[in-house]
Amino acid sequence: MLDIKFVRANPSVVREDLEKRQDKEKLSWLDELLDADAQYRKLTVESEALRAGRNVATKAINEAIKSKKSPSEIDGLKIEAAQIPRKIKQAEEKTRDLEEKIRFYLMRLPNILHESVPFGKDESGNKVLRAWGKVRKLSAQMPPHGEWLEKNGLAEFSRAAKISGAGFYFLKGDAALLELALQRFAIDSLSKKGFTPVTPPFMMSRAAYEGVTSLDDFEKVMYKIDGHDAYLIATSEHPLTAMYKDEVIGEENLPIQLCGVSTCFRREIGAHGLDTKGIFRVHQFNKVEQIVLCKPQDSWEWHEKMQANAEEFFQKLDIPHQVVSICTGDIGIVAAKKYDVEAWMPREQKYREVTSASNCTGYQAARLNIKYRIGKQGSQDERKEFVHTLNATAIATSRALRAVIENHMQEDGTVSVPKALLPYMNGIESIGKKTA
RNA sequence: GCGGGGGUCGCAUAGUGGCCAUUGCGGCAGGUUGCUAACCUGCUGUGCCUACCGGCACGCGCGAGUUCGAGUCUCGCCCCCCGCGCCA
Repeated sequence: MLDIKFVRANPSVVREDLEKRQDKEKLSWLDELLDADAQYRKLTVESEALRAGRNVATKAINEAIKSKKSPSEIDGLKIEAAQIPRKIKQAEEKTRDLEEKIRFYLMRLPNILHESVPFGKDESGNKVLRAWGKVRKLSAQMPPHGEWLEKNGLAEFSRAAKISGAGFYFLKGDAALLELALQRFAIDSLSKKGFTPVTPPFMMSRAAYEGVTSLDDFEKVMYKIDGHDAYLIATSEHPLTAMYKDEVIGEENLPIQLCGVSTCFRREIGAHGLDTKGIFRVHQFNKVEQIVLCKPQDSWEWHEKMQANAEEFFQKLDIPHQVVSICTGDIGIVAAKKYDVEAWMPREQKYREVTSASNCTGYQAARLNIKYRIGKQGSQDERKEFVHTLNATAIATSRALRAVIENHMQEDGTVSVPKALLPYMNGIESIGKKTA
C-alpha cells in the first residue's frame, strides 16, 4: 500500500498515476481517502481530548481518596467521571469506521508507477525491449512437450489427474533429475552473486499474506487450508518478503539478498490453448526466486541487475528469448515496474512468459511495516524509512523445463541437456529415447 | 494433543488496581578530568496537534471484558521454553 503520509503530501502524484492507469473508480477513491484521512485526524484530536479529560478526572478521584475526602464527595466525582467512557466509546466507534475506510482505500490503491512504464490498456501494450538467440522453426515431427514426456516415460499426467485432478503431474526419471538440475544451477549461480539460499514455510497466515499480495489473489490465486488460518504460498517471494514484517533493519545490513527455493501453488492456471497437456500451466511447480530488500535509492539499479540475472540463466541454457516491459494496464497494483522474460516456444512459434522481475518500491514495505534505520541508533539524526522490496524469478521449473525440451529437441527425438546443467546431471547428456 | 512455566521501551530486569512503566547494559549528544579511558548530565517506542517552545494521546504478546481508573483482575487467541504423548 501507499504510505498515507506520502498520499497526504503528494495527492497530485497519486492522481496523475491513476490517470495514467485510466482507472476512474480509483480516482474517485483518492478524494474519498483524503477526505476520510482529514476527518480521521480531526476526530482523533477530539477523542484524545476526551481521554485527556478522563485521565484528569481519574487522577482527581485518586487524590480525593488519598487525602481522605468524604465518601460522598468521592462518589460525586465518580458519578461525574462515569459519564466520560461512554463519550469515548462513541468517538472511538467513529474513528474506527474511518480507520477501516482509510485502510480499505489504501489496500486497493495501486503503487506509483515508474515513469518508464509503457502506456497500454492490456498485455498487448507490453513493450519488447530486446531479443536474444536465434529462434527455431517448427519442425513437423516435434511433438507437444507433454506428449513427448509421457511417451518417453518421463511424466505421468492421467495418473496425476486420477489422484489430484487436472493441472498436476508426476515427473519421472531424467525429467525429475533435469528439474532438480535447473534448480541447483539457479541456486549455485545466485549464491555466487551474494544471494543466500532460503527454503521458506509453504504456508502463511492471512495477516502476513495481505502484506505481500493484492486482495483479489485470495479469491483467485491462493489455496486456503480448510479450518486453518493458512494459505499455500504462490511463490517464495511472499514468505521471504513477509519474514521481515514489523522490523527495523540497520542501514549497514542492507541490501538483503535472498534466493528463495520453494514449491508454488496456484489455483488459477489461466486459459488453455495449444499443448494443454503438459507442465506449462499447472497448479504446482518449483521455483528459484531472487529477493532483495534495499534502500530506496538503490532499488532501480537492483531491478536491472536482477533482470540481468534472469536473462543470463536463459542465455546459459541457450534458449532464445525476448524481454518485455509490462505496460500500465497489465502491471497490477504492487509493482512500480515489471520486466518479463519470454522464452521462445517452438511448438507454438511464440514467446511465452518464463520469468518476471518487479520493483515493488515501498509498497509491500508499507503494508508489512518494514523500515530501515538511517543514521546511528539513538542519535539525533536517526530516521526510519520504508525499505524497497524487489523480486525476480530465476527459474520456474515447469516453464523452463518446457523451454529446454522444445528448444533442445534433436532430430532423433532426444533432448540434449544444456551445457550449464551437465554438472548436475550425473553425466547424462541427453534425455528421451531415440525415435527409429 | 495434554500438563507446567513464560512473553514489559535494542538487550537484560522490577513492578498483583491509581506513584504519571523501575533499574542496569548498550547507543547518541553535551560536559568534566593530564587523555588506547573514567566520570557526570540529558536523550534513546508509536501517533497526532503546533510557525516555534512544547503539548496530548496511545504503548507492557494480540483481542475483548470488569472499573472512574488495568502491565496488574476475568475470558478468548497467538508465540516461546520444559515435560508427556504422537510422528517424518
